This record gives sequence, C-alpha cells and structure tokens, in this order.
Amino acid sequence: MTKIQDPMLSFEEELNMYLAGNSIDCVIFGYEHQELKILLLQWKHHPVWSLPGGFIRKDEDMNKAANRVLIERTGLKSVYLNQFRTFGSVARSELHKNAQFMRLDLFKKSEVFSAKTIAWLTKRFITTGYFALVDIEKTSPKPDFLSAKCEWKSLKDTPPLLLDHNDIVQKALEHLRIRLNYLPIGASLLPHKFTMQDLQKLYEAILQKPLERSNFQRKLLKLDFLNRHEKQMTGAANKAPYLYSFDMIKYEKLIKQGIGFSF
Amino acid sequence: MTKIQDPMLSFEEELNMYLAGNSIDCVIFGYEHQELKILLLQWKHHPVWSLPGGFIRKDEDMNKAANRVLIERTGLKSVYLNQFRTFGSVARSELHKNAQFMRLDLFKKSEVFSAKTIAWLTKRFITTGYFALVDIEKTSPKPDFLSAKCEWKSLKDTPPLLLDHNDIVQKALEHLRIRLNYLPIGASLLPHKFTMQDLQKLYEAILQKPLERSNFQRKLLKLDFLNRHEKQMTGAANKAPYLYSFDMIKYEKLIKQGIGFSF
DNA sequence: CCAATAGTGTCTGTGAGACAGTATGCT
DNA sequence: AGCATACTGTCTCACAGACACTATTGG
Repeated sequence: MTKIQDPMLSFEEELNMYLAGNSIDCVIFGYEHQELKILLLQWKHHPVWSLPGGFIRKDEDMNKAANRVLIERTGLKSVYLNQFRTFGSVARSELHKNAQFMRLDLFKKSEVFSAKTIAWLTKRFITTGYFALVDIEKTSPKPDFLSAKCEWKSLKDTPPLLLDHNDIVQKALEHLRIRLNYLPIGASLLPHKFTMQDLQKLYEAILQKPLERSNFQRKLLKLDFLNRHEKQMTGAANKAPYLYSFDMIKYEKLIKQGIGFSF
Repeated sequence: MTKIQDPMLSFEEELNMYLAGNSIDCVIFGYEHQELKILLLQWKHHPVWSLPGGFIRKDEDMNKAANRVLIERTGLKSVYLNQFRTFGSVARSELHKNAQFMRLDLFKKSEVFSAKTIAWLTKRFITTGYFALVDIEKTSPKPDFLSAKCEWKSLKDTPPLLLDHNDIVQKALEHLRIRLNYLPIGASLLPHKFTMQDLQKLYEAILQKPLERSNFQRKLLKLDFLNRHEKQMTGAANKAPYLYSFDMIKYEKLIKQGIGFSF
C-alpha cells in the first residue's frame, strides 16, 4: 500500500530539497479571442492572484525548474520557454507592505505552516522570470498546491498581483516586443491552422497598434514561410478566408536571423 | 588608531554579509585600437583568468552589487550597466572538472582558507551576468582581493576562463549584437570626440562584417545626433577627417525607440 | 441586387547598397 | 604632381505605406 501523507506536511518536508533564496516565475502567454492572455493562479482562502512559479531543486538546473513549472501548470512540454530577466531587489521581499498581499499572514494565523516554514518562505528571494508562448487550446491549466484556481486572464484586465509580479509581467511584455522578430510568435501562440486575420490581430495585440491589412498580407506571404490551405467557410455573408499554417523549417530559419519585420 | 586586521581573515568574516548561493559576474566591454575588449582578472598564484564578479550583500539590491563591482574594478560610476542573463545550471558549480580551473584546490593546499570558507565558495552558485559599456581611457583597472592582475584583453584572444565564464562572455556578445539598436554603443565606448572611421570600425567590430564607408557616413549623419567639430590633422598624406561628438539628448531619444540601423 | 470581408494591384516616398566623382593634406 | 584618405553625389532596387480595385460569400 502506498503511504498516505499529510499533504501539508509533505510540502514542508519538501522545502529541504530546494535552494533557499532563489525562485522562478513564469509569464505564460497565450492568445484567444483576439486577445493576449497570461496564465495566473489564485491563492486558496484569499483573492490575491500570482504568477505560476516555483523553487529550484538542489540538483536541478534552473531552466529545468522553469520547465517543470510549465508542465505542471499547463500539461505542455516542448513549447517556447526562455528566461528574460532576474529580479533581485531587496524591496521585493517585503511581503507585508501591502495589506492585499498578506496571504502568508493568513497562513500564519491559520497555523497551517510551522514557524520554520514561514521563515523560509518569507526570507529574501531572488527570482528569475521566464516567459513561455503556448497555444491555449492545447493547455489544461491546473492549480498548484497553494492555489485554488489556475486561469487564463486577459492582459488588458490583469488583476493586482502578489509582490512585484505586475512588474514582472510588464518586463516580460517589453521583452516580447523588443525581441518580436526573434521569437516564434505565430507558430507558438496560434493553433496549427489559422487565417491571415488571426495572425494580424495577434501582431496588433502585441504591438498595440493597428496594421494595414493588405500590406501585412503581402509582406507575410513574401517571407515565404506560410502554407495556404482550403478556405474556411464561416457562414458569414462575405468572402471566405484561406487557412494558413507555418512551414516550420523555413520559419525557424528566419527566426534565428531575426525576421525583418519593421511595422 | 585604526585596527589592522589580517586581510585574509576579514575576507572570511565578510562572507557572512553575503547571500550564499548567488553571485554576479560582469562582462565589461571597452574599445581600443579598433578592437573590442573585455576586462579580466588573473588569480594570484595561478594563471587562470576570470570575469570580474562578486557576491550580493544581504541588504543590497542585486543591481547595486553589480554596480559596486564595476566601480571597484574600473573606478567608473554611471556608465551603461545592465543584466543580460542568469546562469543556473548545476554543471557550472563543478569547479574541478578541468584541471586548469583548480584555483580553489590551490587555496586549499596552501591552507589560506578555512574549511568552512572553502565549503561556502565551492557550493552551487547561481550567477547573474551583467554587461557594461565603458570608455577604456577613463578606467583605472584594479585587481580584487583574490587577483594579481586586472587587464583589458582583446575579445579575439580571450584566454580560457574560469568555470563557464567563456560561455557568459559569448552570451553577452549575442546580447550586444541583438540589442545593438537599443544600446548607447558609440557614446559609451568611444571617447568624447572621435572620427567617423572610429565609429564605423566599432560597429564593424561588433557586427563582425565590413560596412560600406560612404553609406555609413550618410546614414549616421542623417540620424542627426552627431555634432561636427574641427578637423583632426594626423600628419598623414591625406585629407584630415572631422571629429564628431554625440548630441546626447537627441541620441538617447533615438536609443529608446531603437535606432533604425539595419546594416 | 447589396453588404461585408478577402485578396490583389498600383503608386509614391524612403532608404540601403553600389559606386563614381570631388576635396584635402602631405610628400 | 601624385598619392592616400575623407567626403559628397547619383543611380538602382526593394520595400513600406496608402489606397483603389477585384473576388467571393451569403442575405
């Protein structure tokens, strides 16, 4: 028979396996209904939201830890995942500066955690931010041990987040925009087949500005990494759009040297 | 009277002030004699070279720690300094995989450090790489406590470095190239006044490819952030080049949105 | 027929790249 | 004068941006 453990106890025991003082946080980007979204967790017994994150095992590469978090929250392997910045200010560990973020006080009061665990969790942490690009349709979000919900939230109405997580999201977005031409945006965020409008709206969502339809189409087709498929009959009273998919070999070749977008 | 301490003892005592498990390493770029250079340290009693680095004080922002290292090694304040990547693989802490890198064994044998200090120094570290852009002429390199030399070395003949420091330099270079248009390359690496050829050679050194002289000049002048000054009489049998300097207000404005270079 | 969206064609301005031509400083 | 390097002008091609035109789907 398998030994049944108090899950809270095992969580506390597990902390010994992890490096103290370092964590990782993931900004997982998805795209749905013409909006950029990120995956967020909501704590148990408390309305505050946070980024999916975790700690680094003593024998585990930091990148591996980020990948583990991604797999655990989304069920997805082998998607685009990369670190973008490390957050190491002293201020970020001041957990109690905002009453909204007192989730650890909550745990403290409820005596769920031992004093030792609380001390471990509330000391100074340096966290490395990772960002991932995933196809929302393929994900099956799962909360972690400390959370009640794990949901996709539109970037436009991101709630106030734990600690400095709002800053982390901001920096991830900047990174996304600056490195746009070096990231497999389309192939990661869209389903296998998509319309030209889908692709354009995605770029518009990231760049936060409208793009000219006909020029966008001409440019993308000229880059020669899209395969055109059958038309998509929508039932609407207008011409049906073609479906496209990426020729991944050509696409990745271009991504490496930086696609020459200059919108 | 000031108390005179055994310097080695104070170094060991100081370690208590620092976060255990995190470090920072700086790739400090300079430009001299038409070559890109980086600042390196050579260990005492041992030929191995390494990047200037340091630890993070328990009450110190990580960025501050990087700035402290930069100031201590170069004497320079307020230069361009930014983190570019964090290195967190388990493998990087395997200090002894290469006989060339056994400087800690050396210290061990010479019994310079206590067993406790050696344990502290040889445990797993996650290091954050920073890169800086400085004007070599303004620097006065100083070795740190563990080093005998602190010198500018041409990137072309970088010696084998401690641990994964060669990888760190590589990643810093990639970062430099990809973010070229967002970094104050010229104004940071060149002296106040310079010729157009100096600037072109700098870009060529970074991009590793020749640029067309007349087009480079036309493009840079059109961007309208260079002030033209008197000619520089070199004594050579040819036309003397103008000296230029940056109009920092216009320059920084352009840098923020990404200079439209597309060489 | 009309309305709405998809897709293609055309014009203009800008700029990169190539290269020719002119200017200047020294022997 | 001659040489070497600095600087400027010109030509061509590609492409971004604006916008007009055609095609297709269903009411």
